[in-house]
Amino acid sequence: MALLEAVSDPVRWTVLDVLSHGPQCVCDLQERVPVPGNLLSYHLKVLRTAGLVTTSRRGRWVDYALAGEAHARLAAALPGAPREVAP
Amino acid sequence: MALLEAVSDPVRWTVLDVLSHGPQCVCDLQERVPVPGNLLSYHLKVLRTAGLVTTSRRGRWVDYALAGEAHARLAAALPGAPREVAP
DNA sequence: CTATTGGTACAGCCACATTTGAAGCGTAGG
DNA sequence: CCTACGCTTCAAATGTGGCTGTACCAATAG
Repeated sequence: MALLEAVSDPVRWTVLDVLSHGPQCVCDLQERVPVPGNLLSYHLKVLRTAGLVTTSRRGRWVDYALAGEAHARLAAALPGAPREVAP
Repeated sequence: MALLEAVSDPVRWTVLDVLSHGPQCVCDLQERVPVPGNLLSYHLKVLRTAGLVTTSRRGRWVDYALAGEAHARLAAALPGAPREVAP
């Protein structure tokens, strides 16, 4: 629900797509996602809040990576997806 | 892309989810999706434009059904989904 | 034919997300 | 310490999408 909202934005979609190829620091993401740094940071925060990406600081840099269950959770969030019945 | 935008709205998501259980006329959809008629029609138009649903008139009523490839196209629209490489 | 019901289309308002610009934090190095 | 760099966050301006109300079209019933 909120997941799909997070993904439906073009910037965030691109970020996730890039991250699906492997972790990246923000500076690398900047080269592949053509938006100002602070804007990118904002969208990264949205993705972080949605639990779709994880971060780790490495010296001065911050690495972003796709959360492990990201793709599965997105697929499950699609309408008509098989409901989880057994908790 | 525009697909995910269409699905990320709660009303449209619910509509698609209901339709995934089988076709419905608008009057039936109204009972399951608690929004004014106008609004429902508006969202149905968005889904129609996105090619996610199909319509057929039956007397006074209009039946909406999930487009056949709807789920597949949505899954393919997720970031990190396998790209179609061979055109 | 008219009346009624089901559904659609259009125009305007408003809220919310997005964007911008500037300031703030944390870390590395001189 | 002080500066530079990487990144984040805040506050205010902007815009786009969704909602409401109204008018409109299509088809059946009487």
